[in-house]
Amino acid sequence: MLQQQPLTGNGPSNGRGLGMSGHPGMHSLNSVHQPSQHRPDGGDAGLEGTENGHETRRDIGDILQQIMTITDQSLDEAQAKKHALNCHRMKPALFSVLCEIKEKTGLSMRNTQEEEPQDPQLVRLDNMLLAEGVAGPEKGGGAAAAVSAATSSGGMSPDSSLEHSDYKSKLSQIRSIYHTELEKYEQACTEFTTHVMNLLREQSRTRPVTPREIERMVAIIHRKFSSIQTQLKQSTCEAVMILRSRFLDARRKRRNFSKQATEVLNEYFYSHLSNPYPSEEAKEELAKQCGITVSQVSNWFGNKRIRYKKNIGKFQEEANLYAMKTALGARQGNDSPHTPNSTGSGSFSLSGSADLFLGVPPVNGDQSVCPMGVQANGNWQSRNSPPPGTSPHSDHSENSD
DNA sequence: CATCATGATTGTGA
DNA sequence: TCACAATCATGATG
Repeated sequence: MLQQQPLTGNGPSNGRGLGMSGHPGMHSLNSVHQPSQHRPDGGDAGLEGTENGHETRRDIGDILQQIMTITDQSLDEAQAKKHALNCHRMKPALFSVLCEIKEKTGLSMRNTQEEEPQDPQLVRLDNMLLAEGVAGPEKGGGAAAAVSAATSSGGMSPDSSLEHSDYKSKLSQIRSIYHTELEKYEQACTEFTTHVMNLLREQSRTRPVTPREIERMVAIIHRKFSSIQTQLKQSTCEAVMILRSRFLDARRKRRNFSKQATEVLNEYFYSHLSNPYPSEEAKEELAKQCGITVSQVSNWFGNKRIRYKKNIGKFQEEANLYAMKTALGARQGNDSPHTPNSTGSGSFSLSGSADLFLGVPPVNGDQSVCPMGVQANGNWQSRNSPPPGTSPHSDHSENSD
């Protein structure tokens, strides 16, 4: 390619002959019309001798002819010809001219393809991978940071260490794959680069190949490989993103509490029916008992209150059940059969049975038939409410009368 | 697959 | 900031 240009001689000839100082071009080489031109360096032997000028021209023409036709020949033929040309007595001279031409064209090309301002996308990907703990220093900081960021953004207490470790292991999996691939990539890149460089060096014996040209070639190769690298990084980023979203989704996912947990919560709820607003301490205690977070306890109570209020009838049976249970537990003073609650619920324990209504009226789930017992106790729903800011003026007429 | 149950989120008001 | 109310989204069930 590069060497073709001079050979085809398509550049404008200024008829200055071989002159090293002039504007070179094979064309001029082809037609050495003005042997009178003298070369300033005068390094090469007898190209422009006086008496044998004609012979020289024929020599050059001959060489050029051979070069021009070399591509049409078979490989073996070409190899042989190459060798022959290499040994040709005019070779050094021709070679030096070619070198000069290359130097010139190389210079002009250099301006066209200049610097390469680091692909911004690649930079972004790099930063991302670094932030996610995939690219950075081994383990520790990155992944943990990412996880804590994820949890804190969710606004929840970060207690699901199980999911954390899951996330971490998945992340490190991605990480190792990424590094393996990156290594492979780098190895391939180096291999290919050295291969090409060797090739060029080897070729530089038969055709002019400047170091700058090799550099350029290497740059081109690196650019090509860099696009592969970008792809690798991109897909890694995607994998991390997917993992992360899945992780967050998993946190967001609703999973029913254990039976025990709901039992504990319900017990508290129904035994504090008149004021089902557990204090912070009570929430903590409940959370501990249920193996959930305080905010989950809050959620549960929020949901429970609103749903209970909305449809007291529906919850009647449940209310009675828990009332009974609690009462039983309180009365017997020891373990209630299926309420782990009694174990250590000191702060709000069963003693709060003031709220209880033990006269369990047999309600058949009819919403409008609201048992007085519960209603009377559950004054938080309609009357003045103890908790601050609770003014549930809501006339849930569907059950009040 | 439709429906209900239920934990979580969001918007609003005090 | 908390509670409430509405709503979302998923799990369980038939």
